[in-house]
Amino acid sequence: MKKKLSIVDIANSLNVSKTTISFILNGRAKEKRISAELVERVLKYVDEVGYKPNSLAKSLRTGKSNIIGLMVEDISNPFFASIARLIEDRAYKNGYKIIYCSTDNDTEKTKDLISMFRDRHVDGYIIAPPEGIEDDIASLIKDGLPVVLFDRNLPKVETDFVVVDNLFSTYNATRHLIEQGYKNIALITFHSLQTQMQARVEGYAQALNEHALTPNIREIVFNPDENITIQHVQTFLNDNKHIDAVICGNNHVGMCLLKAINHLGLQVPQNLAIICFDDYDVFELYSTSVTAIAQPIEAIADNVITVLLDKLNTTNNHSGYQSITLKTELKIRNSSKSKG
Amino acid sequence: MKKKLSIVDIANSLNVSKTTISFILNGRAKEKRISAELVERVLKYVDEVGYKPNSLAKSLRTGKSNIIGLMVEDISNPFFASIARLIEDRAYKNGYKIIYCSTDNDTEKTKDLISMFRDRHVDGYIIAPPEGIEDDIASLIKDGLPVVLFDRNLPKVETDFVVVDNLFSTYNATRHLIEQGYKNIALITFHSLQTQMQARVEGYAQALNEHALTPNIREIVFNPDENITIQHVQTFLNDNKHIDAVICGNNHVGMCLLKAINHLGLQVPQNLAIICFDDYDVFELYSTSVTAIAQPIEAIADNVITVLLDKLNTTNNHSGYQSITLKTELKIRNSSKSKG
DNA sequence: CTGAAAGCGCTAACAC
DNA sequence: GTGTTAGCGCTTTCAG
Repeated sequence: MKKKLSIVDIANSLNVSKTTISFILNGRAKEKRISAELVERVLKYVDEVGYKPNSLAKSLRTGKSNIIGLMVEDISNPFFASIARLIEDRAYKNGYKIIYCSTDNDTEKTKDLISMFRDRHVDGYIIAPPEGIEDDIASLIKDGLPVVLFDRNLPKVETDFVVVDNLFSTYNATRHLIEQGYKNIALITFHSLQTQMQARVEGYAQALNEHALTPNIREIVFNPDENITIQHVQTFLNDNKHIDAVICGNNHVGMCLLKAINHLGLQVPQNLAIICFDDYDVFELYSTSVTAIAQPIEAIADNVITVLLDKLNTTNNHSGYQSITLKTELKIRNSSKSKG
Repeated sequence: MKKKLSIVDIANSLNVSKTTISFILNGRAKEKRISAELVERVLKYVDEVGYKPNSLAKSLRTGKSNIIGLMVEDISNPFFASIARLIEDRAYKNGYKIIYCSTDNDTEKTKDLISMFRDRHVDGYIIAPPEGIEDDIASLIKDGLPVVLFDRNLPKVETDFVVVDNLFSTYNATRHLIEQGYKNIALITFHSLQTQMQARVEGYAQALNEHALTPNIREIVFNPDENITIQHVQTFLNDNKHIDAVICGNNHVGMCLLKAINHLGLQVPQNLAIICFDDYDVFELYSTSVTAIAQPIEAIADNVITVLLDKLNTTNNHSGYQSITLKTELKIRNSSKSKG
């Protein structure tokens, strides 16, 4: 195991003080008016021997870790995976590393995770928060840690967040179905008190109300076993044969609906029109391509990281918070084709 | 910004030496024969004030970070995302956090990333290595850092790895197609010199050779823009109308093939039978369900993390390396139905 | 059983 | 311009 060299080693080798080395390495040579000649000599040597400052020691000293904590609901969900990917790229480009974890929307797990991140002295937090986590987030903010929420926000906590216009999205999608001649439109989603889901339900309900149609909402309790969800969906479909269209609250439910439809041998859209929140490869390739509410993944990731980097780079703790709401796009495909 | 308390603070509050606190907190009370009464008092107080040792300082001192570096090809690829998810779970349960990154199979980027991880003193590495990274990996190993490779291995570097039986998988899939009556079977994949891809090509070729059939291999240079790949696939299909079956080298190519087939309006399997390496939600739901070579995701993740934790917990640096090869499962669906 | 003290490698006042 | 030095918060040896 090769002994790692420290700043002292290289200071000795060069017969220079370690302070000088430190200044040079931190780009403060000008400021400290260190001779260009020395600077070059040091830089050259450092490069030669491949010296790397120990960032742990640096962090301990400066209190900065250059790590961003990213908490998504589930990294294996393509929506979150794509966002994570984009955030990762921009973070790395700006000298930050990402520690991530999946919360499973589990409040206790998330509390633990936040505590671990804190403990690790991460510089900033990007969180898709589960329910009931308000106090922990508020505590982070109170202690001056930059936090950016996304996908959903916490109305009781004042902080930056990036979300999409969920209410309008489902409102718009529902209207589209109505215009296509569907009258018995159901909404299937996971039960959730989170803002994004509440807004989606609300948008759906508003559109129906405007047309004097009756909402039919099935909220399924989330279960990690997909088959359970599929079963719930099938039962719902069987018990509500009059339904002629379904909107799904997210991509997971959407996938389960498609599988349920396959099992039941239904024709889309003849027997059932469908629209899903979140776009997904599958939807484009499904036997009847599926109309989807596509979230602007790149824009979400971009805004999230921009806001966070911004907070990280400025000392102004109280310049107010940014709430960013992005538009979605209704990608109309065959699964919502006119009834006639 | 609440001042974090340090071990000194709590030592003072309790009128005990910080050494004692340290021992108690590290579960060495017994060993040091500290009175049960004191232990309890300390633990109670620590819990009360919510003291958390500063893990940075701890790491600096002990040289351990309790962080595992995970390098996948692309976290937004469902294969890698799923594995990452499972690894993450087990790692957290064992007190390790994960820092991850996507290599894009880019050698230079990966070198940088490894250097960053090293710098961060991660305790162990889990890597799906790109080509040309042998020296860097070897250097990690030489310095006593535990490294587990997965998905592919580096023949020139002796270390632990977990892969699947790629050669047999495509051999078997190809034979299946032959048995179903297909004679002009092509293989489409990304160009790669990595072991997993070479083995997949080899398995395909062997099966064809055994039946005196001619291999027809199209290796596409990877391009992040999916449309380019789709275009390549379409062109290939157009230029080779005699082909009656295609095997795809991975899920990405598989997705592109499906999209190309949709554009061209081909019937599966009447015009073209298909089998894809990697299983994927889409394949099950595609208008003609797609036969796939399913990798044992859980088993891969499980073996990877088990091997790594094992190395992390034992000091024996040279107990030999483990090479684990897991079986895949050929999920026969409709896209490879008999030609007749 | 407990305490003093020496660092881990780095930064940044503060001297010179 | 450069060197001295005091920590950041923790672990651990060595004495009592």
